[in-house]
Amino acid sequence: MNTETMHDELVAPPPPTQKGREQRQRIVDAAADLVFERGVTEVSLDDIREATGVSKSQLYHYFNNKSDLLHAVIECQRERVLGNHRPTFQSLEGWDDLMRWRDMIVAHQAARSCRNGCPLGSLANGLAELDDVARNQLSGAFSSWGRIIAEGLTRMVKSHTLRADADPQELAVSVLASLQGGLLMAETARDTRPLEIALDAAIAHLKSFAP
Amino acid sequence: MNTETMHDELVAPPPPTQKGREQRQRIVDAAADLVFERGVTEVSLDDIREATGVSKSQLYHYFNNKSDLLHAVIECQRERVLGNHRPTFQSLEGWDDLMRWRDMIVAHQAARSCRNGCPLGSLANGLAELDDVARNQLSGAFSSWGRIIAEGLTRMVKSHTLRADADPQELAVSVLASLQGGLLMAETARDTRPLEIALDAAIAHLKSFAP
DNA sequence: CGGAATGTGGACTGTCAAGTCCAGTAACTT
DNA sequence: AAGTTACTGGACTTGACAGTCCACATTCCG
Repeated sequence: MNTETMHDELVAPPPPTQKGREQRQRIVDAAADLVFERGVTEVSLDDIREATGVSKSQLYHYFNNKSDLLHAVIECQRERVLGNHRPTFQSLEGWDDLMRWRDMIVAHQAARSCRNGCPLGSLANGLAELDDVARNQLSGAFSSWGRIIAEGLTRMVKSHTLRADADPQELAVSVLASLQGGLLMAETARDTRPLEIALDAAIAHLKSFAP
Repeated sequence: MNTETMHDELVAPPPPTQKGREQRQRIVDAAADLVFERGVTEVSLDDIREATGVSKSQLYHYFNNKSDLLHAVIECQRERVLGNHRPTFQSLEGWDDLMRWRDMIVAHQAARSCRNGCPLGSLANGLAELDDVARNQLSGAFSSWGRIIAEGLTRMVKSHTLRADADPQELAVSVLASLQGGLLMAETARDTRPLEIALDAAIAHLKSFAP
């Protein structure tokens, strides 16, 4: 806890040079996988080292410390998750698209036997009270996610699939909350049923704004 | 990991005698508080020892090991949470009661500056992939919680505040999912707004089953 | 081609946590 | 009151993990 530690706040050393960036990315990717599978608190730097075949000092070469790396992991998961959902909502036309989205999520969880919930959700739960930088990152990630959903809903308003008095932003938040809650309950019960019910209810609520 | 460890599965030694039970309860209560405030993974036995003014061997006298104690903590939180929500749903008559319930939850989170989400939710997130006994306990706790809500909704069906085609069990799950998701997002954003939106949406969905 | 900057390996340290041990004290029983 | 059982204190062991250090390699550039 000397003054050196202050450097933690400098989010990361500027990107190194060339292939160093690839190495760094490989570390972040592997770390993201491990963290997702085992939970934030259950992954040690040695685990990451082992999974990437990289040595301890490399980790400290690319990252100031563990939370610095974790912040990179959050960014990584943010990109992954938003990347998964963006296509649906960028071309969202009608209810069929939403149902396909629902089915995709349910099938995805079923394929994992409901192991692990939402990558961002569990990070949020594990870090919100522990690391304020992480909390803000995750808060931002949820906002972006909500914005993506809201954009899709706005398109539905414009095409008169939703009434004009529907508030896309609020509806997006309610959908996201149902998804998060449904994922948590499905994970806990090891059963997709709660997730299905939650998503169906969220979509039914959207439908109540149909003209 | 010798054969001795097998005894972990025997949920706990039978209740000791008399005031030992009080001591045990005091430990569980303090542990539940700590775990709630800091998160499961951030509480050591020494922390609990210090908070209760009890010595190491006492902990191991009352509990086989840490997860054994954690299981007791889960039971404790289950009782606390269900105890908080049962009154509302046991005497649930109409929409006003539900709005009061919503306001109560929001006010409660606001009073804590949205620090910490649902005690059961964060336990679930932290332990689901780590401890199968805990996961089953928490799954049971969510089921009970859902049943309590469903009982209230059943009363609303009987009094024709809800239509007969409303499925109280499913609706209860959707309400619970919205609550969990809303709490998580509120905790992450340090803002009650997402929680309010999620609960309002859940109640609006219930209202769509009004006659 | 030579030397600075950048990147890499792995041994080492300090801390902290779970779980053990055993010696001691209170309480209960007849 | 004696002896058995129930409970208590805290020192100790073991292992894991974050973070440091320094010697070695590679690349880059005059």
